[in-house]
Amino acid sequence: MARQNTVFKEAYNRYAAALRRDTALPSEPEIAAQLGVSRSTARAILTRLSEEGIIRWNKRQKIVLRQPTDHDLFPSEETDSLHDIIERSFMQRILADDAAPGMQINELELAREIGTGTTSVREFLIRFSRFGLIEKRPNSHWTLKGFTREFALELADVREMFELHSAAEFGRLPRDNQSWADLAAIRDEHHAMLDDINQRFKDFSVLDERFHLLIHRASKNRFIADFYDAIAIVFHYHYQWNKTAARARNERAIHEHLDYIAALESGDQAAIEIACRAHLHSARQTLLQSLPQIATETV
Amino acid sequence: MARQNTVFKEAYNRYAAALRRDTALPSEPEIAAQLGVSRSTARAILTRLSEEGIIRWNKRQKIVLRQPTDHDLFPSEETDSLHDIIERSFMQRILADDAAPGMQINELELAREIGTGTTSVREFLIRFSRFGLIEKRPNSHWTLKGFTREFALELADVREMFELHSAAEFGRLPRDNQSWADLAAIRDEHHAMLDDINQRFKDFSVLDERFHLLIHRASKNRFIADFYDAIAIVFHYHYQWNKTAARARNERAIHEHLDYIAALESGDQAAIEIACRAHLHSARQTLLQSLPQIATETV
DNA sequence: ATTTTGTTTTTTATCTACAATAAACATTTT
DNA sequence: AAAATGTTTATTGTAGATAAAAAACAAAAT
Repeated sequence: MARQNTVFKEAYNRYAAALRRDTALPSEPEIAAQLGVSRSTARAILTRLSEEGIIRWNKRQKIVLRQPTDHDLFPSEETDSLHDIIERSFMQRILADDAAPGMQINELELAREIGTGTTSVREFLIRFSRFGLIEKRPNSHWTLKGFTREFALELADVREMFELHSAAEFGRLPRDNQSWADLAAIRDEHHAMLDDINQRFKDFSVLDERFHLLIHRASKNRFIADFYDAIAIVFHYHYQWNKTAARARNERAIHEHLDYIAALESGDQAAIEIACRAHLHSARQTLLQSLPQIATETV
Repeated sequence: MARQNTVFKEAYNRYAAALRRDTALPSEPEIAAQLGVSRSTARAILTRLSEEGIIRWNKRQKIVLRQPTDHDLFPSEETDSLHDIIERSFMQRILADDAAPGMQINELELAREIGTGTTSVREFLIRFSRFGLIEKRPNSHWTLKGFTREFALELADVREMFELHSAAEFGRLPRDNQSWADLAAIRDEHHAMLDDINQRFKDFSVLDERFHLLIHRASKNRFIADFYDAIAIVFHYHYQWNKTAARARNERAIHEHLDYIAALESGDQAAIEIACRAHLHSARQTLLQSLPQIATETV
C-alpha cells in the first residue's frame, strides 16, 4: 500500500458526526473548506455517505436521510496520520526509563516496531532533529542525546531570551489589537481554573501552552514561533510521563501567570520584565526537577 | 542505481593525492580514521589503488609504487555528495531573480532538474525548512517564503539576542581557555587582511564566519549553534549572489570586529555589549541593503 | 458571469528494493 | 594479548513505483 487514506477517514468521521437528519448539505467546495481538505476528498466523503445510505445525493441536492451511528465511523486507529503515530511511538520510546543518552537509534528497527516503512521514519527523524534531542552522524546512525540536564538548561536559556523579547513586544502592541482581548480571556480562564483547582489542575498544560503561544505570536518572528513549537511538543510528552507534584506546581504557575498578565496589561516595560523573569525562573526549576534521573547522567 | 559511491570516490581522491612514492602505508584502521570513513571504505580504496598499480598491497605490506596523477583521480562531479548537489542547485534557484516569494516548489520537478530521486529532494527540503525560507502545507506543496525584508529582520533579531548572549559568555571564559588563543589568532588575521585589503577583501566572509562561530561556541548551547549554522549557509549563498560594495562593506566590518575583539579581551561586560551591538547594528544594515529588490515585495 | 458539479491530471506520501557504507565477527600475525 | 587482516552481516542512502490527495480543467446549472 502506497499511502493510507487517513485524511479521508478522519475527515469522514468529523463530517459524519456533525450531520443532523433532514438537513441539506452545502456545495462541495464549501464542505471541503469546512473540513480543510480538497474537494476531491470532500467528494469521496459524500460518495461514501451516499453509499452507506446516510445521505441522498443527486448533484446539488444532498439530504441527510439518517443520523450516522458510531458503527458508521472508522475506528480511531485508522484515522491517525502516520506522522502522529510515529511521533507518539518515538516519544514513548525516548522518554521510557531505559532510553539512555548516547543510545543508537536504528531506522529499520523503529520502522518495524511501528509497522511502517523506513522512509517515513527517516523523514520523521530529520524533522525531529531540530528539537536537539537526537543527532545524526552522516552515513551512520542517529544518536539519542536525550532529555538531559544540559538539554533542559540550553532550552531554558533560549526560552528566556525569546520570551523576554516577545513579552516586551507584547507590551508595545496598540490597545485595540486583538491580542489584548485574547489575553483578557485567558486571564479569566486562569481565575476560573484557580477556583476549582483540585478538579482542574490537569488542564493547566493546555492553558499554559495557549498563554505562551499568545505572547510569542506578538513577536511576529518565525524563528521564535518555530522554537516554541518545539518546546510545546517536548513539554507535551514530557509532562505526560512526569506527573510528580503536578497540582502544587500548576497552582503556583497560575499565580505567576496572573502576575505576568497584570504586568503586561499595565504596559510598564520594567514590570513586564520582572514578572516574566520571575515566571521563567520558576519554570526553569520545574523543568530541572522533572528530569528523569537516569538521563541526568550525561554521556 | 541505489546509491552513489561518492564517499569512496571522494576519500580515494583525498588519499591518492597525499601519497608519496616509496612510502609505506599504515594499517587499515589507521587509514580509515585518517580519512574519516569506515574500514570497509578504506579497504575499497586500497583495493583500487592496488588494481591501478599505484601501490603494491600484500596484507600488512603497502608500498607506494608510483605517484598518482590527476588522471588517476575521479572527476569532481563524481565526488560531490548528493546532498551538496541538491543544496547548491536549490540555492541557485531560490536566489535567482525570477524566484518570487509565494512561488510553489515542486518536488518532482526539482528532482528531475537535478537528476535525482524525489526522496532525496524531499529530505533536503525538510532539513532546509528550519532556515525559515520555505514552508510546507500538509498534503500539499512547499511554498517559497523567500529572502524578504521580513526574513532579514526576523533573522537579525534572533541573531542579536543570541550573539549578545554568546559574547557575554565569552567574556566570562577563564583566561586559560583555548578560545582566547583562538581569538588572538583571528585578531591577527584581521590585521593581516586589513594590510592587504584590496587583494583580500573577498576572503573576509570565511574569516567572518570563523569569528562568529568562535563566539557562539562559548555559549555551549545547541540551539544557538544550530541557528548559526543556518545563518552561515544562508549568508554563504546569499553573498555569492550579491557582491555589491563588498570591499567597503568588508573593510568596515573588519574594523568593527577589531573593536569587538578588543572589548572581549578587556573582559569588561559593558564594553563587550556596546561593541557587539555596534557590529550587529551595521551587520543588520548590510543584510537589509543586500536584499534582492524583487523579493522585497512580500506576498 | 459566477458558482457548482463532473472529469482528468498533477503532485505528494509511502512502500519496497538494492547498492554503498558501516559495523560486527573470525582469523591471522606480531 | 593486542592489533591487523579477512569475511560476513547490518544499516543507511537513494531510486522507482503506486495509491491518496490536491489541483486543474471542462461542462453544466444558477
